[in-house]
Amino acid sequence: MKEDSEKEQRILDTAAELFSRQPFHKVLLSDVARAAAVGKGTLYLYFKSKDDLYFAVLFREFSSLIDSMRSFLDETELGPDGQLAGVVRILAEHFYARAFNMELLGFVVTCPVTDEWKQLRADLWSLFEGIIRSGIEQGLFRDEDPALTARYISGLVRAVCLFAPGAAGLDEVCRHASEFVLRGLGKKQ
Amino acid sequence: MKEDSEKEQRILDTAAELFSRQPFHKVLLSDVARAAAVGKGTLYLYFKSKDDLYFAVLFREFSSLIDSMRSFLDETELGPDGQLAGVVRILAEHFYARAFNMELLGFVVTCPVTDEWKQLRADLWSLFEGIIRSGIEQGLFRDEDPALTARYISGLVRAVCLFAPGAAGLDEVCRHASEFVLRGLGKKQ
Amino acid sequence: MKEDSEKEQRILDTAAELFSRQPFHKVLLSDVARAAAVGKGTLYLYFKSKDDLYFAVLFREFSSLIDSMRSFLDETELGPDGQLAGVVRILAEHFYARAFNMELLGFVVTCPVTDEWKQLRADLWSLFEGIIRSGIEQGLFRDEDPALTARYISGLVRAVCLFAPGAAGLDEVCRHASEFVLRGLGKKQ
Amino acid sequence: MKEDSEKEQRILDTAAELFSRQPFHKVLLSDVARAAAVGKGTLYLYFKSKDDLYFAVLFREFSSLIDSMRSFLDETELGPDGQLAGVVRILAEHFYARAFNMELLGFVVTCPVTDEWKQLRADLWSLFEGIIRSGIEQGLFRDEDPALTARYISGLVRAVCLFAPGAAGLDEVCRHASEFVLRGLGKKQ
DNA sequence: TATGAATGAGAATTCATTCAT
DNA sequence: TATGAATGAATTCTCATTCAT
Repeated sequence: MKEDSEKEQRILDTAAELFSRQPFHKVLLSDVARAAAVGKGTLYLYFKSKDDLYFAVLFREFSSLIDSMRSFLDETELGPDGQLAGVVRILAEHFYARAFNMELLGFVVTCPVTDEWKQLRADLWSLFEGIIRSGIEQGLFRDEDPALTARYISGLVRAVCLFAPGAAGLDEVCRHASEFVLRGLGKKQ
Repeated sequence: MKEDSEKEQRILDTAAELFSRQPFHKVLLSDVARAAAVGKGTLYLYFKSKDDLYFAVLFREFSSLIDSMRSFLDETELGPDGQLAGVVRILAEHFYARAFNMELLGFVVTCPVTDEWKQLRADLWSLFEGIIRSGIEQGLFRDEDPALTARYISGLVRAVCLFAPGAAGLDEVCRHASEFVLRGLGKKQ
Repeated sequence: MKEDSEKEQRILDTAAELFSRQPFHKVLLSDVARAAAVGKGTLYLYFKSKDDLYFAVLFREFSSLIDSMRSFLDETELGPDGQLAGVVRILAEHFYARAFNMELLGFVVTCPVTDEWKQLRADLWSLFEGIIRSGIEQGLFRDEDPALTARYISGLVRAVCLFAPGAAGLDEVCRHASEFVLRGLGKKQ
Repeated sequence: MKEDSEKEQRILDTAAELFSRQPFHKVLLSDVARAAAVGKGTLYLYFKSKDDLYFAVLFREFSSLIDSMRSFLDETELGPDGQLAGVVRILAEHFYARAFNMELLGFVVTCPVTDEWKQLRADLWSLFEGIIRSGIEQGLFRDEDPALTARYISGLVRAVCLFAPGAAGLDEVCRHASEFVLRGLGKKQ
């Protein structure tokens, strides 16, 4: 079905761009095709349907986000507090890089949630949760319900990236958000 | 042209219900009409288009949310910490009451943001910001950027309501989230 | 069914005005009602349907045109040539007075032609035909087929009124058209 | 977007046929599509809207009429009188061939008159006017206002074709109308 | 008689999907 | 593989007509 992965990636890039700017029903497949410089029929060589394309985009974006975080955590020498600040930073960078990613963490409220999708979300949260738990073990954090807190973080970062007052730069926002979260986790300062 | 505001409200209620369960393009105006027990043409007596209806729904929900908060703040005797816990609770209740409301605070990513809409959002945030600032004045909170923090709160509550692990009840979630926020604001405990 | 003939006339006037400016399907009954300052339902007290209203308008305009001509012919002392010039003038005045009348004599090609309507048309033509025949009898005109010629006249006047080059005034047009017709009828000059 | 001009022509043919038998609002695009044996969506591949299709039909018919006349005039050896009889004949044939064409010269009363359309009308008239003027130069006709007379002719032919008494055949009508016009132009006989 | 909100059948238009090339 | 013209089911929107007041 696919071979020319370069073309598939171009379609995904284009679709990601368009889906990030308009709601699902305003994005026409003919727009996607034109912007990706492929024929409309070609889309169907790579994706079963419009829904399929949409989820492929979400999936790819989400996966790459999680991969970035995993790489960071694998390589860093920082403690849980530095790790948390780091993943907040990565999250924020993703949001800034493509408005679309903002949809990733919750927008698609009303869409059917596939198992694949649930898995990804769970991966993200358990990643946060892991950091929190290791912070607790080290006596750095305290939190009665790390699973819940893990869910706060993405929503918090999403909100502030979406709506940050114009003046606030990425650095400023990340620093402030990290401190807020760390204090929220009871980090002694 | 109209007069029967009761009918308009029924349409809005119905539409809110349907839009909360399906994405925009899956909600048919004929469904709305049938569910609201009015003729299809009647919808157009009250709303210019499907988009118009959609925004009217969003707007009403958001307005009612803000009104609830304002009433609460007007009547309560609580200090800033109690106020914050209160508005978190109200936010969470709205999200639980109708999944749809979850779109409220994030939806507008891809949609044309009107001035009316911006105003509502600004109202919500300044409401949070006001509480934070009075907490700071009273030496209860510390926060370098209350405007930024105000933006966290709704995103945080939204995320946790959307994704709270099944077991977590509303009370539990609210208590935990409030404490997290209050700690994040440096409240001495 | 009707009593308040003043209101009926107002509706007819208004409808005539609107039908003269737009094709049938662009004229909405709500426009007619508003412009006539009556309720939409009121239209149905006086006319069975939109079609009915349309034909009532055509009928009234046409009848008044024929009446004008008949009055003129009854009162004039002129010979057939003066009579012809006179009815051309009346025709042209009607066309100028209300663009709508231009539809009268043929526009409604594709509409169902009722018997009433056919009768009116026949009346108009026989009126022209009568003048021509009396001219022939008096040795003033010659024409192998007065019935055919009668049909020319209204079309000719209609065309020139519709499309007269901007500069041409009513007087000029009438004089020229009459002379053309009279010459066409072989009037010695 | 298109290429298959054959299909476009088939749609135009079909639409011309249907528009010639019913008023605009009675012609459904689904009828057009079915009769032209194309999908409903295909219509929109070639024409922006129903209005657009309608004007395309009018335009094509009118253009072909003028082309016929031009060809005739280019090839004929006849003098101005024969030329006039010839174009009258062509006009009448067009009207007979398709009732629809009858709208051509009058329809535009109530419709937005585009420049393209004005140009066509002007072309038709200047064609008549040219014949008349050359007749005048040759001492065959006399006419104080050939521009006005040019406008009579189409209206005259249209009227008689529309309303010719049943018995009158095309030949008969053309001969009679031509003679009438020629006499109107003062042709010595 | 008069009204105009309500209606819903009916129309125009759109767009995901197919398929012949 | 790649295309984009063709499709028609699906959807939004319109508007003549009705009817409760």
